[in-house]
Amino acid sequence: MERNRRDLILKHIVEHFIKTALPVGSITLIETYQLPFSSATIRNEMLSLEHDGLLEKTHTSSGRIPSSQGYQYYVDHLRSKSVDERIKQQLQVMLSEKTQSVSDIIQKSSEILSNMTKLASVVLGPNAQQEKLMSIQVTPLENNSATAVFITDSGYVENKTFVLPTNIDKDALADCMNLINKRLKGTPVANLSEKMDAIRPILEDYIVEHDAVYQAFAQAFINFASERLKLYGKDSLFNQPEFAHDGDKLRKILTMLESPKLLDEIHLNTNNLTVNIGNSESHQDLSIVSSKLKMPGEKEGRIALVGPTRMDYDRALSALEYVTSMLEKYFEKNAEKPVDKKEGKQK
Amino acid sequence: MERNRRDLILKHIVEHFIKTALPVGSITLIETYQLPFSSATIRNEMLSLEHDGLLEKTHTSSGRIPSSQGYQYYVDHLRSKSVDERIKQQLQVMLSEKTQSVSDIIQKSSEILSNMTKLASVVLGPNAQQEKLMSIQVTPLENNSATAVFITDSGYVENKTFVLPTNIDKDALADCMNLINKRLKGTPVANLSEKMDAIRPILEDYIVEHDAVYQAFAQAFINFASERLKLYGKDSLFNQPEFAHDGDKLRKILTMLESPKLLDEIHLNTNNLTVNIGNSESHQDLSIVSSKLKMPGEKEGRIALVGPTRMDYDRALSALEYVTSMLEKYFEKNAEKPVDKKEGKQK
DNA sequence: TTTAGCACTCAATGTATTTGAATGCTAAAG
DNA sequence: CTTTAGCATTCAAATACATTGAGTGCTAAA
Repeated sequence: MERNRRDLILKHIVEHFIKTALPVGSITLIETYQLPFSSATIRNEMLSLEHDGLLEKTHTSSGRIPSSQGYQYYVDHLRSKSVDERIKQQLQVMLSEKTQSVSDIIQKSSEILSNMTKLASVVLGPNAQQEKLMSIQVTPLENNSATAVFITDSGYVENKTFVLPTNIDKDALADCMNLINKRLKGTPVANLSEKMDAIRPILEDYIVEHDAVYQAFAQAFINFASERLKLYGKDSLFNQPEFAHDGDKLRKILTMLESPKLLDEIHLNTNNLTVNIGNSESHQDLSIVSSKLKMPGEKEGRIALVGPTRMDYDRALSALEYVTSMLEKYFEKNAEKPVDKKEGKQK
Repeated sequence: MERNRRDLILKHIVEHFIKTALPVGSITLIETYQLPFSSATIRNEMLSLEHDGLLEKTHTSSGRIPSSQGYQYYVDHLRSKSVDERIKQQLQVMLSEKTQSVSDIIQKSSEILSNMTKLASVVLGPNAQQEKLMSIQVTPLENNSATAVFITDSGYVENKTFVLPTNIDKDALADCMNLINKRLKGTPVANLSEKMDAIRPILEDYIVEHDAVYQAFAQAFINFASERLKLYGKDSLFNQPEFAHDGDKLRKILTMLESPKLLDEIHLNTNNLTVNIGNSESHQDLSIVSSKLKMPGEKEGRIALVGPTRMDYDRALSALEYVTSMLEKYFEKNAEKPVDKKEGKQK
């Protein structure tokens, strides 16, 4: 019973603070939650919780607010794990649509998450490095330029438009591309840069001023290597009350969201489900909740929800957990069907 | 002399207010600009300027701030039209790089503009409707899906990944695509949707479950029709002092920037250079400075700078004017070279 | 026409004062 | 030994009030 009361009080404090953003006092607590203890008892417990580093005070005679550790304890032991029915519904409706690509589905899931939690949602696609190049196509345009399109095995498309040497022979270009395609098809993106040297002689044979083409390819390969990150629902954060009158803080957070540090932070997590409560130097006042997502073809990505330290962890975690598990189930189910894995043409 | 003094005072007021964001008073004015008039004279002029609707007061005994009309008059008659040397330099360096595509150049120009003016920069590409489809390519991927890539004559790439019917014949798909390519090549994007009906029979002939492919194409064509808009340097706005302590306003502006109303606003302008000072209902406290940009191939786009009503119009306009005129010169110069316009292959 | 002078206005700033939700501690009750 | 009532105490936030100072408009003289 003892331990129970302690936990109960902590739980109420965390949840009340999450709702109101105001320090919680002993009397408020017993009144709003009809607790069968006196304010003095609550105060005693609070004192003890503070000693253990789970609660904090903003000033000597203020109510208590949860510390990072307090949130962590809440997340680990106290939260209710209830999933909002609306999320279940929305996800189900979305998944019932046919012929959606994997990236369509993930994007829409992320938008649902962001909408329902009022947090920013970050999708970290599988590292492009692991993917294999499926095809390179060069299409000549007007104005002596051309567009090169690169596609990986999971349907990621990178393109680069460049200026063609004026004296180029379009047939030669096509032949050349066929050759290069054969040479590069199946190469992991990570190794593309190395293989550039092998391409050069081919280009030289077919195209006099081959440098422009070479440069364009090199540039495209660099783009490939960069992270594949998508950010949704950044605007949701605007509605968080903490930022209403503090433009400075909002500004910091928004720039944070664009910064690569955030990426690193999410990257570091390899666990299934992690909670990163605003204590790291890179993100003061910012918490990151992220979950691993197994995608078709042995690929792995992460979906993360980012918001103020005072976020509704129960809601966010439950939603995230539910969505990723449903997606994985969906991917598995749809992976049973495929007939040809690598057999190629089937006539 | 009379008119001159009036203008001089207005110019100083506008420029001083742009710098300080504080209402400007008569004494401040003579002191900081060493004007050879007494404060009373200034006050008389101010009164007259206020009567004419060029100045405003925040309260009965406050200094003056420019009204929308005041800004407009300043922009039309008073600004110095001086171009920051750093912009000239940066643009020159950027343009001296070789083998850049048109969109690369415009993107980099826009970033330079945003950096130098500390305003958000919006690029409105030429309306996709005018462009012609150059090529459709479908690349089968693993996991029985495929990616369709669509390229227009100016190198704009749209792609859509979709789930393939499991029983599809890849050779048939390739043949089918060849046919469709021949049929659609050169079609203006605006007419693609109509032509979908003509495609359907072809698909039916080659692919049993053709609906998935049909849907994917339809979706891609819809995407084509949507605006081609790019936003750069949104973060620059954070550094504007007006928003430092007013999160609410910043929030409004950021959402505004994502909203389609802004687009319409820019769209409406067909003039070479237009200034839209925060008076329209759609953007209170927001000004838009935009310029037409002639691009290669008879295409037309617009570049706009968006910021608070109290922005440095001289700086913004001068920079924008300079950049667009330099870009047009650059495009013209590089358009002389091309040998083949429509002759096709040259062996 | 311009300017000096003056009474007046009002946001912004500073200074007490009050209020009230909280605390910790002590001593009595369970 | 745990819980609670009671009480002095703390401190942010609210309220009220006075002061300041940059500004104005107006009038009358230069």
